[in-house]
Amino acid sequence: MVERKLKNMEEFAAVSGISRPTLSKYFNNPESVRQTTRLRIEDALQKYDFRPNIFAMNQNRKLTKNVGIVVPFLADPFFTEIARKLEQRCLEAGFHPTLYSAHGQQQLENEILDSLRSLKPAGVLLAPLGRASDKLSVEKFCQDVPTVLFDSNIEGIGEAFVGSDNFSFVSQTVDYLTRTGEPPSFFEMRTPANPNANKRRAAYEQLMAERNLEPRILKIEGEGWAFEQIGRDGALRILETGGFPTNTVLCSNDRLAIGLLSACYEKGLRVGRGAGCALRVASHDDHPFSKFTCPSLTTAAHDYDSVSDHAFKTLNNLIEAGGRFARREETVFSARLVLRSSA
Amino acid sequence: MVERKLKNMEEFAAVSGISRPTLSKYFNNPESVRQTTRLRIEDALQKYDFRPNIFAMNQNRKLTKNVGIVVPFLADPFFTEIARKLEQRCLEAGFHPTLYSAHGQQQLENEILDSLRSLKPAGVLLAPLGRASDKLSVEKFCQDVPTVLFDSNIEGIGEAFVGSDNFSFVSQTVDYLTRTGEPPSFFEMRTPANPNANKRRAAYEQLMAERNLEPRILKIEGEGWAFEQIGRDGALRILETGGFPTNTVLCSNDRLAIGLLSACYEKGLRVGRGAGCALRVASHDDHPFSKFTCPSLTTAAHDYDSVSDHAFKTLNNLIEAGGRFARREETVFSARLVLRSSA
DNA sequence: ATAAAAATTTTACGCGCGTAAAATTCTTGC
DNA sequence: GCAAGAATTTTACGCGCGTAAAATTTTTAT
Repeated sequence: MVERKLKNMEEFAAVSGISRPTLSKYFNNPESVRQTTRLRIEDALQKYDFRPNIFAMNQNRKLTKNVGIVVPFLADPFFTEIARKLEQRCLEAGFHPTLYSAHGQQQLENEILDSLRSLKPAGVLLAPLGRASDKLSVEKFCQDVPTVLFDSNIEGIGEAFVGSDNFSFVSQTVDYLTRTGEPPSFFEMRTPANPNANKRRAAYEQLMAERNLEPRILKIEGEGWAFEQIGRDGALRILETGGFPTNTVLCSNDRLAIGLLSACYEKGLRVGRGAGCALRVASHDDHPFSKFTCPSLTTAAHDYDSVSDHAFKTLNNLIEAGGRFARREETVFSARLVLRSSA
Repeated sequence: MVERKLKNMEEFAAVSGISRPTLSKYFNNPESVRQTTRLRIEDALQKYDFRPNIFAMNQNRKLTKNVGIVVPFLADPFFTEIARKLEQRCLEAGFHPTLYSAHGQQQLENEILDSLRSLKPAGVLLAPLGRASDKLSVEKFCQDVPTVLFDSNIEGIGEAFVGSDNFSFVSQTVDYLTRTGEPPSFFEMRTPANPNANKRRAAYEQLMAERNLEPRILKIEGEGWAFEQIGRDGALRILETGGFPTNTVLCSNDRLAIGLLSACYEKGLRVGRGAGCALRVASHDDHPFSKFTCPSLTTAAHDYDSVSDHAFKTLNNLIEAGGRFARREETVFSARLVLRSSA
């Protein structure tokens, strides 16, 4: 790395003694050139400071190495965590991931998809907003760009969906809770942001019915993605107007549960499964912070690794298949029950 | 929007009746063309579906509209939150922000800066890893790309720094705690990831000295960015070996405090300022979750809005000044004490 | 050793847009 | 209505690289 910064591939061709078209091939795919020339090129790259101009590269390539990762709400550590894993897989595979968050806003989601389109990405991993998504825009996008949906499914849109099996989440928590104590009531938002919430409620209803138990659904008010605040406010209202109908509460997701726990703490209601506890609380997701709540949260955990692995692999297959699958793939992974102190 | 998708600016020039160079000027800066032609262009944009090729645009422009936002650890909601605000400011000003996280790894930080360089960004907002940063790489980067550091300062590197006044954080918490009870001991990591932590410890020592009080610093073990876990483990060890030396603990940051609170809860140690409480706990940052801890956390809050506003404005000024300031600017904002239940 | 196959080099053009310079048209103030 | 000034159009070239086709070299297999 003694020489000056080289201006373009032409100059690098001159000093390295390799023709420009071969260099072009190499930068497009290092394995597409003969091993000996590859080594010559990589030797030269050590000696000379050259990186191809990324804009010129992408200008006429039909397929870039860009991959978009879009999540609905990055301030939710669940998405930060899964985005991190996806990003890592992309990097390992030689793609250029770019992370976007819709921050809960439909307009932003549309704008992200719009600008992603002009980046000519090889593929996109999209966790849509869900209820707030502009379905037509998303659908149109997926027709233009090879897209794998994750976390939140929209029927028929995208070439594949990878997520979690909501029924297995609720089945494991309901099973555990009913086996070890009073059957739970179900704590959720009246108008959830996300279709997973609806599936979880449906699962709860079905599972209670199978057990000949009366389902009790506590629908709390609130809009948006500030789930902790909504859960807290909802729980405070319940506690101030007679309390919970059961001594066991199952929350639709961990972030609501975090809010609920904070309300219980404030009201002096002791949560846990031990003696002296007034309430058992369980939940779903295994949010990165649920280990540190007071008490620590019993929850059904996403298989983060499997979801992110499989989502990326699916996208990779999709790209190699030319952007289309013969038929839409749907893969969901089961939850794993994590017993902690709250129930 | 009835017509077909136009292939390039040439075609759009043909159908709109505007010359291509004028269109080029318009897309570069809509205000640089006459009002009447601007309206004609925007009318045509309604009728025809055309967006300039972003790669071709950036290829020869010395200055793109790209802005990089780099944070050290996106899974920390503090950074997610401030990144969101920065992103929003950039979008409002017509820039194209891209968010990157080093995920706590030096190598990743270097790779991010490397690939950012080839995106020819107009400017970069960089919150460096801190101790783990490869200072030489960061410095070299800042020489090539107009960069404003935020959150974590590296002396002399970048054209400006915008952050929080660590002394004001500690001064307010120490002042409050000593005024209302026993002086605090200081709970921190032995080898903090971030220079802010060192400044906070120094402030604590100075403030205690000014009051003729004995500083008590509890240094806990642990590497990396899993602060909650580190705080929890450290607190558990302390609780299992004699307990805290004072009935008041000031944590270096909220994430450590979250871990500490979870340890206290588990050990049955009641935290708060009321009667029957064994420990008061306060902290710094006003982490987005500190409102929902049990008990809710008394903390010194970052002025998120001012920091993000001013960081963006500084970058904007820097860009308009051609990428260099006559002298490096440093701006820090004071904390605001947020009294909650933990102290 | 030799022919066939594979990889590389040479040559040449195109991508979509930035941008400079000169010619033309439009706006503005008087 | 007119001249000066401003904006636009015309013309033309360049950016850095992708890529196609033909010529050449290298490798592989017989």
